[in-house]
Amino acid sequence: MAYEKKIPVDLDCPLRLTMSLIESKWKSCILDELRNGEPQRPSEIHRCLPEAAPRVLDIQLKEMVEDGLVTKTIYPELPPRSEYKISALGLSLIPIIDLMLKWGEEHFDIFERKYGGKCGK
Amino acid sequence: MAYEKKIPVDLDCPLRLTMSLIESKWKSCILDELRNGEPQRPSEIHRCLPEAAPRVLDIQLKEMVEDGLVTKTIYPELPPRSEYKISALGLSLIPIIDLMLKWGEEHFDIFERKYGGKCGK
DNA sequence: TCATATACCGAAAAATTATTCGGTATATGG
DNA sequence: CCATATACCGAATAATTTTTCGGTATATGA
Repeated sequence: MAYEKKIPVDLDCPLRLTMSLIESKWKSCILDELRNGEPQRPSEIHRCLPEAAPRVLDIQLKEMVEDGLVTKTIYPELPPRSEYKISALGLSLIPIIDLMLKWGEEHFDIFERKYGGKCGK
Repeated sequence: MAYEKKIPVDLDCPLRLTMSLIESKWKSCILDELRNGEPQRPSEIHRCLPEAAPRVLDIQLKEMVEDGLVTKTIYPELPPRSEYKISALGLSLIPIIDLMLKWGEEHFDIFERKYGGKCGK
C-alpha cells in the first residue's frame, strides 16, 4: 500500500467507498486516459498528464492496480517496459467520469467568471 | 475561503473542476443529505453525519456556499438559527452522486472481501 | 563517452485537509 | 444557578497527500 492511514476509511458508506477510489488528484484523469481500453506505457501516461508530478502518478497507478481498477503487465526486457490497462471494474466507473466531464464542461463558465482559469482559492 | 492554496487548481480540466467541488471528505454526503430540497439546520446535518468532525462540516458547508452548491439563510434570532438548502447548481450534481451511490452499493462486496468494513489502507 | 530514455523506488520536504480544543454569545429547562 | 443547546470561529496539532530530489539499472543514439 502506498499510503498508510490512521483514520479508517468508512467503506460502509457507498458514496465514500466510490469517492475513495477516485478522489486522489489524478486518478479520475488516469481513468479517462485509459478509457479506450488500449494498454499504455507509464511514460505515455506521464506525457498525457504533464502537470502531474511523475512520482504521484506512479503511486496512484499502483493504488489503482491494488484496487483492481487497472491491470499492469510487466515485460521482462531491458530497458524496462510495462503497460497499464483499464479493467472491467475500472470501465464500470467510466459513466461516472463521463457525467463529471459533462458537468464540468457545462458549468465551466460559472467558475471561470468566479475564480478565473486557475484558482488558489 | 476556508483553506488557502499555494498550488492552483486547474479549473480548465472539466474533470478536475467537478472533482474539486465534491472531493473533500464530507461534501458528497452533505449533498446527499440535502438532496430532497428541504432546508436543514447545521445541527441536523451534524447529527446525520456523526462521524464527521463538526468543525470540518462547518468549513465544508461554507465552501459549498461560496461555490454556489448550497444557500444559507441566517435568522437573526437568539439562540442563533440558520438553514442550509441545496441550490439548483447543487441539484445538478445529484445525478453524479446517484451514480456513485449506485456503484458503491453494487461493488460493496468486492471491497468488503478485500479490505473489510473499515480500512486503514 | 555521454546524454537520454526506460521504469521504479525511498526519503525528506512541502502543501493540503482534518481533528481537537477552547472560546464567543444567549435562551431554555431543571 | 447551572448544564445544555444553538451557531460559529481561531488556532494548534495531527494526518494525509503531493512534490521534489536523488538513486537503481541498462540500452540506444550522437
